[in-house]
Amino acid sequence: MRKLPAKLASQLYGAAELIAERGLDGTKIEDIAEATGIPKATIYYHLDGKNAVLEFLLGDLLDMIAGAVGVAVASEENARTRLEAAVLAQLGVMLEHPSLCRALVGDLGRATRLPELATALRTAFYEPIEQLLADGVSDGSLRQVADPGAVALSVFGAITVAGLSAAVEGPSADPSADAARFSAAVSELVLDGLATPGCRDQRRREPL
Amino acid sequence: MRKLPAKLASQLYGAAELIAERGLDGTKIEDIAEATGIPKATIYYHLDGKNAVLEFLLGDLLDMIAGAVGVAVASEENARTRLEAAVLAQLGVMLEHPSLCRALVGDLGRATRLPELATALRTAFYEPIEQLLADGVSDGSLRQVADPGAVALSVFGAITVAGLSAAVEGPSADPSADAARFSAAVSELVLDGLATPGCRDQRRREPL
DNA sequence: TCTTGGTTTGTACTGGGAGTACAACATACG
DNA sequence: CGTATGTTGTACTCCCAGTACAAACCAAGA
Repeated sequence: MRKLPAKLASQLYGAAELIAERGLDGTKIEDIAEATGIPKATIYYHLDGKNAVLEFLLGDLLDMIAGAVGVAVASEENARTRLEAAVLAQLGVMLEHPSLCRALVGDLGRATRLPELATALRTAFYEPIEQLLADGVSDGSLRQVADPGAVALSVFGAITVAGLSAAVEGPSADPSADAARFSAAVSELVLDGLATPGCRDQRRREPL
Repeated sequence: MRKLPAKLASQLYGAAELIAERGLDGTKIEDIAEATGIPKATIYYHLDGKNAVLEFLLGDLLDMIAGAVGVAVASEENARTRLEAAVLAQLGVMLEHPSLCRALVGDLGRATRLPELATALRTAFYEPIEQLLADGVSDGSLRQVADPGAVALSVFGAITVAGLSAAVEGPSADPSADAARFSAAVSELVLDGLATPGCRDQRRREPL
């Protein structure tokens, strides 16, 4: 059941939009069958039911994110720069696959209740951030904060919510441009904060 | 149907834990009936089904948050200070009602698909932040950023994810202490950012 | 070619649970 | 008392996930 022939896998993506739109509950297996062209009996031959469909789709999304973020994080730069790269990478993948993201928000509850997905979620989203913040303290490119765990969580939230809601707004004409835009905003927030500085001059201050 | 007698309303809260635990799908109406002591027929007499139960519970949570944040935001302080107060207020309510929060994450999809809740969600969580950021630019207590919408979204994400995941970790012995802790972390991030400063001395820097 | 073992698919069935119908009963208020 | 409004048990209906199964189908050997 874990092997799922490539052809079927690709067909299954046809169900993403549907699930994103109506949620998994609002989607009958028959609908999925029709949308993907895979007959119900075949679906059940390979998969353990509806949840498994979601699990497959989201598992893929999470792998892509974990992968992209992994590369971004692996460079030789200092942690601050790698953090910016990670933000961009995560948002890039998310905006590239808006309907998977919508499916994820829509069925977050189910997702977190599927053990395999829950850990995938954690490793894709949260852990790289946590690591990066720790690295930053070591290499001096990021501040030491009082409660690293809570801050990492917030950073994770800042990035992810931006991505999710961008995805929910419907697909854009130019995902990678959007990703760059959002990523700039998130990095600006996460790195510089919002308080008026007094000094703090090493970063841009657009005329408008 | 919108009136729902006070007694029943209070009994209904008995279902929150259940729904938080298993998700709305995993919870049969009969279970809710048993947990709350309200017989199924009575539930259906007042409410339009399962979704309405969730709608009622979450609507209440959202009202509480909107209320608390509303007071926090209404003070005479500058926007930066009010932002800190808003963060504390939101986290305070969330940690006070962990099972409602868990129900919210768990059935986020459904919640966003219930039109009434979707807007309540927006007004409770997002709009106050957005307003505050704008105020801060006017009164000079917060920086002007390149993309205020995207930044507001991220701030919203930073706060909310911190609160939700604190709630998911299970209820704490002292919610308001936790709220203070998380709120400090979130404010630190949102106001000061993580980049190492060079200057920026008007804020605490704990020895460790 | 025939055999064997995995896939693919249609069709029919089962079971569980949401929601409904309704009748009997309670309570209140005129 | 009588009418209206809530309360509750019981007995349905209906929808849909999941299962069973048998009939094709499609290799790949021998």
